[in-house]
Amino acid sequence: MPEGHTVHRLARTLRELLGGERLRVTSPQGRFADGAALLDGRRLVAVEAWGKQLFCAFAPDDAPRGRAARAPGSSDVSSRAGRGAVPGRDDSPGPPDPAGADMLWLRTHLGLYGAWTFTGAPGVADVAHAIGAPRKRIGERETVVRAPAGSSDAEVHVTADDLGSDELGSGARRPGEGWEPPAPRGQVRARLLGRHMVADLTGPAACEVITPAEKHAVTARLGPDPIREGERGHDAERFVARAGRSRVTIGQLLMDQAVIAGVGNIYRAEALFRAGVDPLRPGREVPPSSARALWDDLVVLMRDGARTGAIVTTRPEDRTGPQPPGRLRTRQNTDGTPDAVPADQAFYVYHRDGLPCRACGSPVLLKELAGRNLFWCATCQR
DNA sequence: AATATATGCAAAG
DNA sequence: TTTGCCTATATTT
Repeated sequence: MPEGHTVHRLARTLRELLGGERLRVTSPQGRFADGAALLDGRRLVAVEAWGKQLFCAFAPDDAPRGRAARAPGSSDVSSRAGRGAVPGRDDSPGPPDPAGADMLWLRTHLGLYGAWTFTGAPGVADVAHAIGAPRKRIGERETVVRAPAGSSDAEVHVTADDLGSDELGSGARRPGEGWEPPAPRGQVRARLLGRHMVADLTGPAACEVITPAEKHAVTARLGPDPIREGERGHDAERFVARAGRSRVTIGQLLMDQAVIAGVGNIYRAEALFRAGVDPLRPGREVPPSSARALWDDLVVLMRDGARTGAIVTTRPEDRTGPQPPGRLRTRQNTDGTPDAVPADQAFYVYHRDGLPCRACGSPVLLKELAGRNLFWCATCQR
Protein backbone atom coordinates (compact mmCIF):
# COMPACT_ATOMS: atom_id res chain seq x y z
CA MET A 1 0.00 0.00 0.00
CA PRO A 2 2.90 2.28 -0.25
CA GLU A 3 2.60 5.50 -2.15
CA GLY A 4 5.60 7.31 -3.52
CA HIS A 5 6.75 8.77 -0.22
CA THR A 6 7.28 5.26 1.14
CA VAL A 7 9.38 4.23 -1.82
CA HIS A 8 11.64 7.28 -1.52
CA ARG A 9 12.07 6.47 2.12
CA LEU A 10 12.98 2.91 1.25
CA ALA A 11 15.52 4.12 -1.26
CA ARG A 12 17.18 6.26 1.36
CA THR A 13 17.26 3.43 3.86
CA LEU A 14 18.79 0.99 1.40
CA ARG A 15 21.32 3.61 0.32
CA GLU A 16 22.34 4.35 3.87
CA LEU A 17 22.44 0.80 5.16
CA LEU A 18 23.72 -1.21 2.21
CA GLY A 19 25.00 1.35 -0.31
CA GLY A 20 28.57 0.86 -1.48
CA GLU A 21 28.75 -2.71 -0.27
CA ARG A 22 29.25 -5.95 -2.07
CA LEU A 23 26.10 -7.91 -1.37
CA ARG A 24 24.97 -11.47 -1.16
CA VAL A 25 21.70 -11.66 -3.06
CA THR A 26 19.43 -14.67 -2.64
CA SER A 27 15.81 -15.67 -3.00
CA PRO A 28 14.89 -17.70 0.09
CA GLN A 29 11.44 -18.25 -1.38
CA GLY A 30 12.92 -19.33 -4.69
CA ARG A 31 10.80 -17.31 -7.05
CA PHE A 32 13.60 -14.84 -7.74
CA ALA A 33 16.41 -17.40 -7.82
CA ASP A 34 17.60 -16.61 -11.34
CA GLY A 35 17.65 -12.86 -10.82
CA ALA A 36 19.35 -13.20 -7.47
CA ALA A 37 22.11 -15.27 -9.04
CA LEU A 38 22.76 -12.48 -11.52
CA LEU A 39 23.21 -9.93 -8.74
CA ASP A 40 24.93 -12.04 -6.12
CA GLY A 41 28.39 -10.74 -5.31
CA ARG A 42 27.90 -7.44 -7.08
CA ARG A 43 28.21 -4.03 -5.48
CA LEU A 44 25.23 -1.80 -4.71
CA VAL A 45 26.27 1.53 -6.18
CA ALA A 46 23.02 3.49 -6.49
CA VAL A 47 19.48 3.41 -5.18
CA GLU A 48 16.82 5.50 -6.79
CA ALA A 49 13.08 5.95 -6.44
CA TRP A 50 10.78 7.33 -9.10
CA GLY A 51 7.16 7.36 -8.13
CA LYS A 52 6.42 3.90 -6.77
CA GLN A 53 9.29 2.27 -8.61
CA LEU A 54 12.48 1.39 -6.75
CA PHE A 55 15.72 0.87 -8.65
CA CYS A 56 18.97 -0.52 -7.25
CA ALA A 57 22.13 -0.41 -9.38
CA PHE A 58 24.50 -3.34 -9.04
CA ALA A 59 27.97 -2.97 -10.51
CA PRO A 60 30.36 -5.84 -11.14
CA ASP A 61 32.64 -6.21 -8.18
CA ASP A 62 35.64 -5.21 -10.28
CA ALA A 63 34.02 -1.95 -11.37
CA PRO A 64 35.39 1.33 -10.03
CA ARG A 65 34.50 1.33 -6.39
CA GLY A 66 32.88 4.07 -4.47
CA ARG A 67 29.93 5.14 -2.54
CA ALA A 68 26.49 4.78 -4.02
CA ALA A 69 26.06 7.35 -6.73
CA ARG A 70 24.28 10.44 -5.60
CA ALA A 71 20.83 10.66 -7.03
CA PRO A 72 20.12 14.32 -7.69
CA GLY A 73 18.24 15.80 -4.84
CA SER A 74 18.88 12.88 -2.54
CA SER A 75 21.38 12.14 0.12
CA ASP A 76 24.13 9.67 -0.64
CA VAL A 77 25.42 6.85 1.48
CA SER A 78 27.73 9.12 3.40
CA SER A 79 24.77 10.59 5.24
CA ARG A 80 24.70 8.26 8.18
CA ALA A 81 23.68 10.70 10.84
CA GLY A 82 22.59 8.99 13.98
CA ARG A 83 23.95 5.63 13.03
CA GLY A 84 27.25 4.07 13.89
CA ALA A 85 30.02 4.19 11.35
CA VAL A 86 30.76 0.98 9.57
CA PRO A 87 34.39 -0.11 9.66
CA GLY A 88 36.08 -1.10 6.46
CA ARG A 89 33.81 0.88 4.23
CA ASP A 90 35.29 1.68 0.86
CA ASP A 91 35.90 5.39 0.64
CA SER A 92 37.45 5.74 -2.79
CA PRO A 93 35.84 8.43 -4.94
CA GLY A 94 34.31 8.21 -8.35
CA PRO A 95 30.86 6.65 -8.55
CA PRO A 96 30.42 4.13 -11.36
CA ASP A 97 28.27 5.15 -14.28
CA PRO A 98 24.75 3.88 -13.52
CA ALA A 99 24.14 3.70 -17.27
CA GLY A 100 27.32 1.69 -17.85
CA ALA A 101 26.99 -1.34 -20.04
CA ASP A 102 27.96 -3.78 -17.31
CA MET A 103 25.50 -2.37 -14.77
CA LEU A 104 22.49 -4.40 -13.72
CA TRP A 105 19.45 -2.83 -12.13
CA LEU A 106 17.07 -4.44 -9.70
CA ARG A 107 13.59 -3.06 -10.30
CA THR A 108 11.04 -3.63 -7.57
CA HIS A 109 7.50 -2.47 -7.07
CA LEU A 110 5.63 -3.18 -3.86
CA GLY A 111 2.14 -3.26 -5.33
CA LEU A 112 -0.54 -3.67 -2.71
CA TYR A 113 1.21 -6.05 -0.36
CA GLY A 114 4.92 -5.68 -0.75
CA ALA A 115 7.24 -4.82 2.11
CA TRP A 116 10.92 -4.53 2.87
CA THR A 117 12.12 -5.63 6.28
CA PHE A 118 15.50 -4.50 7.55
CA THR A 119 17.43 -6.16 10.33
CA GLY A 120 20.79 -4.90 11.46
CA ALA A 121 23.64 -5.88 13.68
CA PRO A 122 23.84 -4.28 17.12
CA GLY A 123 25.35 -0.83 16.91
CA VAL A 124 24.58 -0.48 13.23
CA ALA A 125 20.83 -0.34 13.33
CA ASP A 126 19.33 -1.31 16.60
CA VAL A 127 15.82 -1.90 15.38
CA ALA A 128 14.22 -4.20 12.94
CA HIS A 129 12.64 -1.90 10.48
CA ALA A 130 10.12 -2.59 7.78
CA ILE A 131 8.41 -0.31 5.33
CA GLY A 132 5.38 -1.09 3.24
CA ALA A 133 2.67 -3.59 3.99
CA PRO A 134 1.82 -4.97 6.48
CA ARG A 135 0.49 -2.19 8.63
CA LYS A 136 1.96 -3.72 11.73
CA ARG A 137 5.60 -3.99 10.98
CA ILE A 138 7.38 -7.25 11.55
CA GLY A 139 9.50 -7.16 14.65
CA GLU A 140 8.37 -3.73 15.68
CA ARG A 141 6.09 -2.24 18.22
CA GLU A 142 4.97 1.28 18.77
CA THR A 143 4.37 2.63 22.23
CA VAL A 144 3.09 6.02 23.21
CA VAL A 145 5.73 7.81 25.18
CA ARG A 146 3.95 11.06 25.78
CA ALA A 147 0.38 12.12 25.10
CA PRO A 148 -0.19 15.49 26.75
CA ALA A 149 -3.67 16.01 28.07
CA GLY A 150 -5.74 18.09 25.72
CA SER A 151 -3.29 17.64 22.90
CA SER A 152 -3.91 15.63 19.81
CA ASP A 153 -0.20 15.06 19.37
CA ALA A 154 1.73 12.29 20.96
CA GLU A 155 5.26 11.05 20.83
CA VAL A 156 5.64 7.53 19.68
CA HIS A 157 8.57 5.32 20.42
CA VAL A 158 9.42 2.52 18.05
CA THR A 159 11.02 -0.50 19.64
CA ALA A 160 12.11 -3.82 18.32
CA ASP A 161 10.55 -6.91 19.72
CA ASP A 162 10.24 -10.50 18.71
CA LEU A 163 13.89 -10.82 17.83
CA GLY A 164 15.41 -11.69 21.16
CA SER A 165 17.74 -9.78 23.39
CA ASP A 166 20.87 -11.47 22.06
CA GLU A 167 20.46 -9.90 18.70
CA LEU A 168 19.31 -6.45 19.55
CA GLY A 169 20.01 -3.83 22.09
CA SER A 170 23.28 -5.17 23.43
CA GLY A 171 25.81 -2.47 22.95
CA ALA A 172 28.57 -4.70 24.30
CA ARG A 173 29.82 -6.00 21.00
CA ARG A 174 31.47 -3.95 18.35
CA PRO A 175 29.14 -3.00 15.53
CA GLY A 176 28.34 -5.99 13.46
CA GLU A 177 31.06 -8.20 14.82
CA GLY A 178 30.06 -11.81 14.64
CA TRP A 179 26.66 -10.84 13.42
CA GLU A 180 24.55 -13.39 11.65
CA PRO A 181 21.38 -12.40 9.82
CA PRO A 182 18.12 -13.84 11.11
CA ALA A 183 16.39 -16.59 9.23
CA PRO A 184 14.03 -15.30 6.57
CA ARG A 185 10.56 -14.81 7.89
CA GLY A 186 7.60 -15.34 5.60
CA GLN A 187 7.76 -15.49 1.83
CA VAL A 188 11.00 -13.64 1.19
CA ARG A 189 11.33 -13.11 -2.54
CA ALA A 190 14.67 -11.35 -2.39
CA ARG A 191 17.28 -10.97 0.33
CA LEU A 192 20.08 -8.41 0.14
CA LEU A 193 22.75 -9.21 2.68
CA GLY A 194 25.53 -6.82 3.59
CA ARG A 195 28.13 -7.11 6.32
CA HIS A 196 25.95 -5.63 9.02
CA MET A 197 22.49 -5.43 7.59
CA VAL A 198 19.97 -7.54 5.76
CA ALA A 199 17.01 -6.38 3.67
CA ASP A 200 14.21 -8.82 2.92
CA LEU A 201 11.56 -8.18 0.27
CA THR A 202 8.19 -9.90 0.56
CA GLY A 203 5.12 -9.77 -1.63
CA PRO A 204 6.32 -7.44 -4.39
CA ALA A 205 4.29 -6.92 -7.52
CA ALA A 206 7.56 -6.66 -9.43
CA CYS A 207 11.08 -7.90 -8.73
CA GLU A 208 13.32 -8.24 -11.74
CA VAL A 209 16.81 -7.64 -13.03
CA ILE A 210 16.99 -5.28 -15.99
CA THR A 211 19.57 -3.51 -18.14
CA PRO A 212 20.21 0.24 -18.08
CA ALA A 213 18.28 0.54 -21.34
CA GLU A 214 15.32 -1.30 -19.89
CA LYS A 215 15.46 0.87 -16.79
CA HIS A 216 15.43 3.95 -18.96
CA ALA A 217 12.40 2.62 -20.83
CA VAL A 218 10.52 2.24 -17.55
CA THR A 219 11.30 5.71 -16.23
CA ALA A 220 10.57 7.28 -19.62
CA ARG A 221 6.97 6.18 -19.20
CA LEU A 222 6.60 7.82 -15.79
CA GLY A 223 5.29 11.30 -15.22
CA PRO A 224 6.98 13.86 -12.99
CA ASP A 225 7.47 12.84 -9.36
CA PRO A 226 6.63 15.62 -6.87
CA ILE A 227 9.27 14.32 -4.47
CA ARG A 228 11.92 14.69 -7.18
CA GLU A 229 10.78 18.10 -8.34
CA GLY A 230 13.62 20.38 -9.19
CA GLU A 231 15.88 17.78 -10.77
CA ARG A 232 14.70 18.34 -14.31
CA GLY A 233 12.80 21.57 -14.13
CA HIS A 234 9.36 22.28 -15.53
CA ASP A 235 7.80 19.36 -13.66
CA ALA A 236 4.89 21.45 -12.44
CA GLU A 237 4.28 22.82 -15.92
CA ARG A 238 4.45 19.31 -17.37
CA PHE A 239 1.79 18.11 -14.99
CA VAL A 240 -0.48 21.10 -15.47
CA ALA A 241 -0.24 20.91 -19.25
CA ARG A 242 -0.81 17.17 -19.37
CA ALA A 243 -3.81 17.24 -17.04
CA GLY A 244 -5.24 20.34 -18.67
CA ARG A 245 -5.68 18.78 -22.07
CA SER A 246 -7.32 15.54 -20.92
CA ARG A 247 -10.97 14.60 -20.89
CA VAL A 248 -10.26 12.04 -18.17
CA THR A 249 -11.34 13.07 -14.68
CA ILE A 250 -8.74 14.72 -12.49
CA GLY A 251 -9.37 11.94 -9.97
CA GLN A 252 -8.17 9.37 -12.48
CA LEU A 253 -5.36 11.55 -13.80
CA LEU A 254 -3.84 11.81 -10.34
CA MET A 255 -3.67 8.02 -10.17
CA ASP A 256 -2.11 7.73 -13.62
CA GLN A 257 1.61 7.20 -13.10
CA ALA A 258 2.31 8.55 -16.58
CA VAL A 259 0.73 11.86 -15.59
CA ILE A 260 2.18 12.20 -12.10
CA ALA A 261 4.30 9.53 -10.45
CA GLY A 262 3.94 8.41 -6.86
CA VAL A 263 0.41 9.57 -6.02
CA GLY A 264 -1.85 6.84 -4.65
CA ASN A 265 -5.37 6.64 -3.35
CA ILE A 266 -4.74 8.58 -0.14
CA TYR A 267 -2.76 11.47 -1.60
CA ARG A 268 -5.26 11.68 -4.44
CA ALA A 269 -8.25 12.05 -2.15
CA GLU A 270 -6.53 14.39 0.29
CA ALA A 271 -4.91 16.69 -2.27
CA LEU A 272 -8.17 17.09 -4.15
CA PHE A 273 -9.93 18.01 -0.93
CA ARG A 274 -7.26 20.50 0.10
CA ALA A 275 -7.42 22.13 -3.34
CA GLY A 276 -11.22 22.16 -3.34
CA VAL A 277 -11.34 20.31 -6.64
CA ASP A 278 -14.13 17.93 -7.64
CA PRO A 279 -12.48 14.54 -8.43
CA LEU A 280 -15.00 13.88 -11.19
CA ARG A 281 -14.22 17.04 -13.12
CA PRO A 282 -12.42 16.40 -16.42
CA GLY A 283 -8.81 17.54 -16.39
CA ARG A 284 -9.38 20.08 -19.15
CA GLU A 285 -12.09 21.73 -17.03
CA VAL A 286 -9.89 22.13 -13.98
CA PRO A 287 -8.52 25.67 -13.92
CA PRO A 288 -4.76 25.68 -14.46
CA SER A 289 -4.36 27.55 -11.21
CA SER A 290 -6.09 24.69 -9.40
CA ALA A 291 -3.97 22.09 -11.16
CA ARG A 292 -0.90 24.05 -10.19
CA ALA A 293 -2.12 24.25 -6.60
CA LEU A 294 -2.61 20.48 -6.61
CA TRP A 295 0.95 19.92 -7.76
CA ASP A 296 2.46 22.40 -5.31
CA ASP A 297 0.52 20.87 -2.44
CA LEU A 298 1.58 17.35 -3.38
CA VAL A 299 5.21 18.45 -3.36
CA VAL A 300 4.80 19.55 0.25
CA LEU A 301 2.61 16.66 1.40
CA MET A 302 4.66 13.92 -0.18
CA ARG A 303 7.99 15.31 0.97
CA ASP A 304 6.57 15.46 4.47
CA GLY A 305 5.46 11.87 4.04
CA ALA A 306 8.89 10.80 2.91
CA ARG A 307 10.42 12.54 5.91
CA THR A 308 8.11 11.14 8.58
CA GLY A 309 6.98 7.90 6.98
CA ALA A 310 3.35 8.75 7.59
CA ILE A 311 0.69 10.44 5.52
CA VAL A 312 -0.82 13.26 7.53
CA THR A 313 -2.75 15.85 5.55
CA THR A 314 -4.86 17.59 8.19
CA ARG A 315 -3.78 20.97 9.45
CA PRO A 316 -3.44 21.09 13.24
CA GLU A 317 -6.49 23.32 13.62
CA ASP A 318 -8.60 20.72 11.86
CA ARG A 319 -7.63 17.83 14.13
CA THR A 320 -10.40 18.55 16.55
CA GLY A 321 -12.44 15.41 16.13
CA PRO A 322 -13.39 13.37 19.18
CA GLN A 323 -10.73 10.99 20.38
CA PRO A 324 -11.76 7.39 19.97
CA PRO A 325 -12.22 5.41 23.15
CA GLY A 326 -9.48 3.07 24.19
CA ARG A 327 -5.80 3.42 23.68
CA LEU A 328 -4.39 6.00 21.36
CA ARG A 329 -3.60 4.81 17.88
CA THR A 330 -1.23 6.80 15.81
CA ARG A 331 -0.14 6.72 12.24
CA GLN A 332 2.57 4.14 11.81
CA ASN A 333 6.09 4.75 10.58
CA THR A 334 6.35 7.90 12.56
CA ASP A 335 9.97 7.45 13.57
CA GLY A 336 9.01 8.57 17.01
CA THR A 337 8.76 12.16 15.94
CA PRO A 338 6.36 14.63 17.47
CA ASP A 339 4.60 14.65 14.14
CA ALA A 340 2.63 11.62 15.26
CA VAL A 341 -1.07 12.22 14.93
CA PRO A 342 -3.96 10.00 15.98
CA ALA A 343 -4.81 7.85 12.99
CA ASP A 344 -8.40 9.01 12.84
CA GLN A 345 -7.34 12.64 12.61
CA ALA A 346 -4.76 12.30 9.88
CA PHE A 347 -7.10 12.71 6.90
CA TYR A 348 -9.85 14.98 5.66
CA VAL A 349 -11.75 12.47 3.53
CA TYR A 350 -9.85 9.23 3.05
CA HIS A 351 -11.77 6.36 4.71
CA ARG A 352 -14.14 8.92 6.25
CA ASP A 353 -17.20 8.13 4.13
CA GLY A 354 -20.40 8.87 6.03
CA LEU A 355 -18.58 10.99 8.60
CA PRO A 356 -19.07 14.76 8.63
CA CYS A 357 -16.67 16.79 6.55
CA ARG A 358 -14.14 18.54 8.81
CA ALA A 359 -14.80 21.80 6.98
CA CYS A 360 -18.53 21.92 6.25
CA GLY A 361 -20.10 19.03 8.14
CA SER A 362 -21.80 17.40 5.19
CA PRO A 363 -21.19 13.67 4.87
CA VAL A 364 -18.07 12.51 3.07
CA LEU A 365 -18.96 10.53 -0.04
CA LEU A 366 -17.58 7.26 -1.34
CA LYS A 367 -17.72 5.98 -4.89
CA GLU A 368 -15.86 3.23 -6.63
CA LEU A 369 -14.01 4.59 -9.61
CA ALA A 370 -11.81 2.47 -11.85
CA GLY A 371 -11.66 -0.21 -9.20
CA ARG A 372 -10.53 2.10 -6.43
CA ASN A 373 -12.42 3.80 -3.66
CA LEU A 374 -12.75 7.53 -4.12
CA PHE A 375 -13.57 9.73 -1.13
CA TRP A 376 -14.61 13.35 -1.38
CA CYS A 377 -16.86 16.12 -0.09
CA ALA A 378 -19.29 17.30 -2.76
CA THR A 379 -19.84 20.58 -0.91
CA CYS A 380 -16.22 21.62 -0.50
CA GLN A 381 -14.96 20.23 -3.80
CA ARG A 382 -16.33 21.87 -6.91
C1' DA B 1 -10.47 -22.09 9.86
C1' DA B 2 -12.29 -19.10 6.84
C1' DT B 3 -12.92 -14.49 5.29
C1' DA B 4 -12.20 -9.62 4.54
C1' DT B 5 -9.00 -6.03 3.68
C1' DA B 6 -5.21 -3.02 1.74
C1' DT B 7 -1.84 3.37 0.26
C1' DG B 8 -1.40 -1.14 -7.01
C1' DC B 9 -1.22 -2.23 -11.63
C1' DA B 10 -1.52 -4.69 -15.92
C1' DA B 11 -3.72 -7.93 -18.83
C1' DA B 12 -7.90 -9.64 -20.48
C1' DG B 13 -12.69 -9.02 -21.98
C1' DT C 1 -14.70 -2.51 -16.97
C1' DT C 2 -13.38 -6.79 -14.90
C1' DT C 3 -10.07 -10.14 -13.46
C1' DG C 4 -5.90 -11.81 -11.57
C1' DC C 5 -1.93 -11.53 -8.81
C1' DC C 6 1.38 -10.77 -4.83
C1' DT C 7 1.08 -11.43 1.02
C1' DA C 8 0.25 -10.72 6.10
C1' DT C 9 -2.94 -9.46 9.41
C1' DA C 10 -7.46 -8.40 11.68
C1' DT C 11 -11.95 -9.90 12.02
C1' DT C 12 -15.54 -13.23 11.83
C1' DT C 13 -17.41 -17.92 11.99
